[in-house]
Amino acid sequence: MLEFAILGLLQESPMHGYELRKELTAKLGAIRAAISYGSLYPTLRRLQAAGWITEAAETPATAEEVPALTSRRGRVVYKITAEGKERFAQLIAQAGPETYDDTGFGVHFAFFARTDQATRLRILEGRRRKIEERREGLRDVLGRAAERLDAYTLELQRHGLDACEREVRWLEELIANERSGRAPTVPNPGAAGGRREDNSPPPPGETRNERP
Amino acid sequence: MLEFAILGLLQESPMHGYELRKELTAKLGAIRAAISYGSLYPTLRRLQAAGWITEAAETPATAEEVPALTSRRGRVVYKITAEGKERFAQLIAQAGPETYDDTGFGVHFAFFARTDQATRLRILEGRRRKIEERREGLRDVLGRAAERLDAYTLELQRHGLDACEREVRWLEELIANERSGRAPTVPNPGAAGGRREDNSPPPPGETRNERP
DNA sequence: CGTGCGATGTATCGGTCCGATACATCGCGG
DNA sequence: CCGCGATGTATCGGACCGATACATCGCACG
Repeated sequence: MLEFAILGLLQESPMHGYELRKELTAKLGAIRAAISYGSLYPTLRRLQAAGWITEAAETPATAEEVPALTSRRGRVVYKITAEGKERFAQLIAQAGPETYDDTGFGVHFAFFARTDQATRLRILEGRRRKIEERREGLRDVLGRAAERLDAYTLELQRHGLDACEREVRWLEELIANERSGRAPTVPNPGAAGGRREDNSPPPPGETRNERP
Repeated sequence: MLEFAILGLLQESPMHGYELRKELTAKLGAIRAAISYGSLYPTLRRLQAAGWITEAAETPATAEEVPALTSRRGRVVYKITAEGKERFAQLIAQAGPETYDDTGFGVHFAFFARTDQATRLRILEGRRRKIEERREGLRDVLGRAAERLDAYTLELQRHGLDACEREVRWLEELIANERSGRAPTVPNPGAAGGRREDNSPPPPGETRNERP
């Protein structure tokens, strides 16, 4: 999961570890607390060993002649390689069952802008199926085994069931939206509605290697 | 976390591993998928080594004279010890910050029937604070950094923000409920509303070691 | 009658990720 | 001038997962 997220983020721009963590936290804030350095740094090492990222030189643009002053040692900047981009595309393509658990789905969803529509649809439907199963399990417990459980546990199940139903509805909207048309957000005029991304970094690509 | 849940469950009745996993899955179904045996068995070993649980004899009640037929080898039944109960009480008492993350809170909540009211309140408020912080973080991102993120990521944040707001409201109700009166469920006439648990296993205790 | 399959049941191994901890530098306010 | 919070890199032990292996039981189907 972390591997996927790092490769995804580094495609927008090269970064060093600390920065990476901040961006990761901002992008995935909705689904997980914060990436630990205890996972981040070893993973960076692993990705580098695999040849998917490389260390890049500091201060690439505006190469002024201010070299020796406060030499800025430390600050290892990482950059994704061509193999890394391939790896990322491959990880997107093989959306297995682990893609549908809470964390896995969230991370994949966060990079939907780099995922082709067919895969987006596949992931959304896989996730929906998984949540529907969880929902049925909770309904079973609340129905059949309700007497065996204390009131607090039942309340917890109810709250969980509610969250499941809500997520299924959310997914339904996203799926419908995805099928007809391409707008990412649900029809919600007012906030940041139909605006496309107007930022510079990558010419996104949107559809990657789709067959006609 | 697993340690806590196992000690909590074994207080209701002795069980073997497989059964334990099923009960765990039923009780915690709302918050996590299913406990892996890769965590369960090592943890059982650890708890046994610490003296908090022991192996118990098979078929304790209804000791018929059907011994040698299908000897039922395997099936290690575990039973909590007095030290184990102390340990559980101690784990409840020291509700630290890790008690407020998603999993930790859920597990603690599932055993609120064995937790005194003061601690219940403390945990609920700690959780609320944590969720409020997450909510503020998401609002910040959706407000200030919205242009930097693509529409899918924003949609994810919106969904997460919605879940936060909903959970805060849920916690508010539970806290209010906890403060005045003792009913575990929110005032919801209709389903399994005011019914107390009417089952046999443990004479619950409800308030454990509360000081007047 | 047998046989095969799904549920029950115990167990290990490698790998991912977390939480605590350590340490060093930079800029700024008191 | 000094301390403190933000920035920044790094390691270690431990918790938990997913895959895998293996053995038994009951029963349905041929």
